Amino acid sequence: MAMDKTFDAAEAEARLYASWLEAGAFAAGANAREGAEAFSIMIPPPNVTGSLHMGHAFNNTLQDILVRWHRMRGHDTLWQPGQDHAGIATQMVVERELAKEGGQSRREMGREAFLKKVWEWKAQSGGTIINQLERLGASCDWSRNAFTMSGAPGAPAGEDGNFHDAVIRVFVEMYEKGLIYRGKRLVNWDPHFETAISDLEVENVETPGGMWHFKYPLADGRTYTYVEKDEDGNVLFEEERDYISIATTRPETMLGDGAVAVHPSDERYAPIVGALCEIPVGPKEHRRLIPIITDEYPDPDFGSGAVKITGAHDFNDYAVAQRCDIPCYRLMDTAAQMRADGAPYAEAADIALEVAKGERTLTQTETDAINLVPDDLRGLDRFEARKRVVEQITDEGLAVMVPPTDPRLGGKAPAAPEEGGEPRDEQLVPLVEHKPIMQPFGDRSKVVIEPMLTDQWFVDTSKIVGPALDAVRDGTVEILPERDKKVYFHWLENIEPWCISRQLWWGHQIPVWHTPGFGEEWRSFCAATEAEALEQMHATFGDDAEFILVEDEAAATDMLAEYFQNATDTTGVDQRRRPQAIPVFRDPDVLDTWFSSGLWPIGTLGWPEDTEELRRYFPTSVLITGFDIIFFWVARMMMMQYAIVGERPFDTVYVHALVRDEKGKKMSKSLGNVLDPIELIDEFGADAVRFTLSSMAAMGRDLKLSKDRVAGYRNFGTKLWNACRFAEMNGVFEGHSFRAEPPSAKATANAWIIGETAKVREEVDAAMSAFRFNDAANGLYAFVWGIVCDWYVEFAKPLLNDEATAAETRATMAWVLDRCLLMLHPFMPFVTEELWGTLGDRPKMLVHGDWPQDRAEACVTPEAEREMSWVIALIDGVRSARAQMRVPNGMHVPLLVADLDKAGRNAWAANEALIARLARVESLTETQDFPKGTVTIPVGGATFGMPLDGIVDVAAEMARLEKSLSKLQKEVAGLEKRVSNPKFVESAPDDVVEETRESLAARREEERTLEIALARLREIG
RNA sequence: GGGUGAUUAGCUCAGUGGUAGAGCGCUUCGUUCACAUCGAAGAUGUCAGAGGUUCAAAUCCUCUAUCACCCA
Repeated sequence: MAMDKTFDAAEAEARLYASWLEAGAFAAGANAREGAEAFSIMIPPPNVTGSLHMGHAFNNTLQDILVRWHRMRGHDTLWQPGQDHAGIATQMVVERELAKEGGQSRREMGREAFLKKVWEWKAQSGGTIINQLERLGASCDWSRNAFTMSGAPGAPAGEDGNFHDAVIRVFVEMYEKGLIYRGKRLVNWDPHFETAISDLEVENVETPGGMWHFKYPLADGRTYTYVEKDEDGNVLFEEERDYISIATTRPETMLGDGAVAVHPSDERYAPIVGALCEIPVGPKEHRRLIPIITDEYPDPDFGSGAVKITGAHDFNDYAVAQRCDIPCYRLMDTAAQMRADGAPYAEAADIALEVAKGERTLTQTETDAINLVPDDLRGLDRFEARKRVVEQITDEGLAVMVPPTDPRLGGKAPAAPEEGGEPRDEQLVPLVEHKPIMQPFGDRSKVVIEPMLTDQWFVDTSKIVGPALDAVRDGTVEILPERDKKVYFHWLENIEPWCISRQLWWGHQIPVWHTPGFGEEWRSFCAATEAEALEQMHATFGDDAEFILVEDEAAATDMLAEYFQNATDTTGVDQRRRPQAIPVFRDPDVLDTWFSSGLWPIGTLGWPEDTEELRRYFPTSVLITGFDIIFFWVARMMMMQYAIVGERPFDTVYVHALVRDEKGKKMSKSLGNVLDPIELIDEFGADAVRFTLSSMAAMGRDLKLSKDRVAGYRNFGTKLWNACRFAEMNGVFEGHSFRAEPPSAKATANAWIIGETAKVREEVDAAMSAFRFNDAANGLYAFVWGIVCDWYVEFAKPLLNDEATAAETRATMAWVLDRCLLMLHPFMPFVTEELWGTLGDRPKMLVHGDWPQDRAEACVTPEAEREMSWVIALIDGVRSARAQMRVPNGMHVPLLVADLDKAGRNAWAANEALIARLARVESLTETQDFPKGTVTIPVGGATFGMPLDGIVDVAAEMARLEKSLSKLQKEVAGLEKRVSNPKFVESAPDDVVEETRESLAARREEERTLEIALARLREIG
């Protein structure tokens, strides 16, 4: 059966993948030798909402290459697949679906019904990315596919699994060990999703903004002398002031100011430190007063040097407020609208004033209950509120005013009257600097993040970071490339508490139940199950206590209020005032998705059960991941695995870079420069896409991907296909059976290619061991195309036609091509598997082929190597001379040779047929006298000549030779300089000196040949 | 502001101290029975710049310039 001219990827890929699946070829331990070492990789779980993008394609190609390589080597291999439940992303997608359908919204349908919808959605759409990974050829053990929400309450049949239990168990353990705590802290709040997010989920983007300058009048009409001095203490400026000037990018937060801070060394404000000043906004009759304090935070050289402190809406301010005991007044609700709850402004402002004057202190809860938003601003969006605040202050004349020419205004300064401009308006304008400011955005929602004071759960990362740092420091865990270790260290050495609670519904609900407490706050009970939590409650409240599970905090509060009709503090329950039935509610929050992903290595292997898989495959061998989740995931897996099982999650982390478009831009939907891997696979085949990515995978460098490149590697597949097709047509595989050892070969070309094959096998293994995927891929490319196809197949043609060499050549070619298929299989699994099956009867599929172990030492025949390089040099020389002398392609020419040495004589004799064929030579004649019009071709150990009487252009030939000669002379001069330098001979290693001398000798010989030839041409000319 | 990296052929990039490379593109030639998704031949470099270390530097060190990314 004749093979087609090309490989039909579109037809073959699905068929081949199905046959791998059918054979169970990817199952854990498949193709493992007895007692083989284990090799395991955990897939970085893609979002269940996700679809395959180039980053995934790259990441999973690299994993698949490693996995297939190890599997073929007979290792006990596991590639563990799975998906991440992706809390925010999934909730967002499902909510969007609901909106599209026009039915009930999430809140309308309630938590339980909504979660049911999510599971339905997951069943329907969650498999997308798995199918796409299959298109890529990923050889995951799909029977073990894991999901970070498997086994959660409400999970439908088929979604059972251990992951939920593992997550809950870890939370409880960490809680009991004191590694998890709850507290009111300033967190990044996403007003769109109305949840806290971690600092890693915030993107800081420079956006156009403004810096407003306002006057905060001093209380009671106080004044002071404001003095600006230069570095030498000379007075630059001096005036009497009744205010302190403040710059802010967020005027709407002024309403929640608790103080104004200046640097302790700032002499300008020293006279008024400790005084009260007035927030210049809000109803005039209830202006709030706040103290002027000192703190190290304000930079005296920035703006006015004075900073307003709004502890509840800025991270820096929060730190100052903590240090200086300044109250933090929350101004916004969960949607980042100005609060509309609580008492009217007048009452709230009165309380705040008493606090500022030190006449009253508030608990945190009391502070949080105070709404300092003036009545007219309540319920407004924060950006609308900003506009109003600015207007109100400006109208009242409390904006800092400057001439319109002030450079800080940023606009074009109007031309001065003397330069022909309009006469200057004496009117001053408010000082607003329009300039780019860094703004935090939610990485999912793309809305401006609001720092918000809320109750959240945190992992006390400082307590678990130690082993994660040590393991990398002492080499227990290797991070490649080296550079990323620094990134890892830098982040972990400056680790912040990790906010793990999210105000979402889709996720692992925190296993904590709250009852009324003994003090002000709710009392928390953490346990894996409700029953265990109740046991703990009984232990605390007494066996006779009766608990009633209610929906949420509000329900519990209401219930308590009924018991204590007149109590103002309904949470303040103690033994004496214990109600008949104690309300209990479960913490509504869910855990950060990354908390569950943090357990991926053990969770997917069955932990907390002591499973066989856990014993075999943990710690895992390699983690392959993108640099963008070193913090999100790698560092947290390290911390959590050590905290929970006291063991490293993996031996090696290979961090790869980003796939960009051909211009180096990040691929993004909004830029429209996204290359869809599936479309590329459709067009060029999965093998081409995979090979492209691996050949570009130089460690630590971004990939700039272009379609041309993919097309090039598709052509490579075709080239391989056709080499095999040639072999098949020549009966190379008839009766062939796979052989581990190379066949014995007498013909030099055969002996030579066997050695070359072994050399490349060593190169590939070395490259793979060092995670140098590009070196492995490019080495194979150069070998298969540049050596096997360009030379060996051509050499083989005359050998196959010769009875004497035909049999061994067939055997050799079959062996070499088998080797090519084996070694290329991890990179190009489809075309190689197809060829493997087409070309012969095989005991097993290539996916389980035995990875070669040929050693160059055993396979290389040095004489064959020397002889074939001589032959190649001769053919190259003749071809080059022919092309430059414009000898017609089809013409066979006679060849002359002078001074042919013994090695050359043997080489010619052994390879005459193939030289004649490839160089189009019709005869060889030995002579010392090249006739007029002969082109000279210097080859080591001989001078060849091509008599082209009448054809050759003497001038052209001289030019050709002179060009070679001058290049050669430059090299000779350089080498001579080195060899004649005694210091070089002294200091350089012997083999380098020796090599240099040999090289010099060879070049000198060639130089002489060229000189003689030139001299002869000159005589003629 | 702090950190990390990059700068090599027209383009995209390899190259961990020992004769500057690959792919693509380009030019010329080619319908030889594996392959035109191909073959043969060819052109193209102040290895960003300036100093330094070394027998020897694209490679190591210092500075400068430009760009990119990460963290504030």
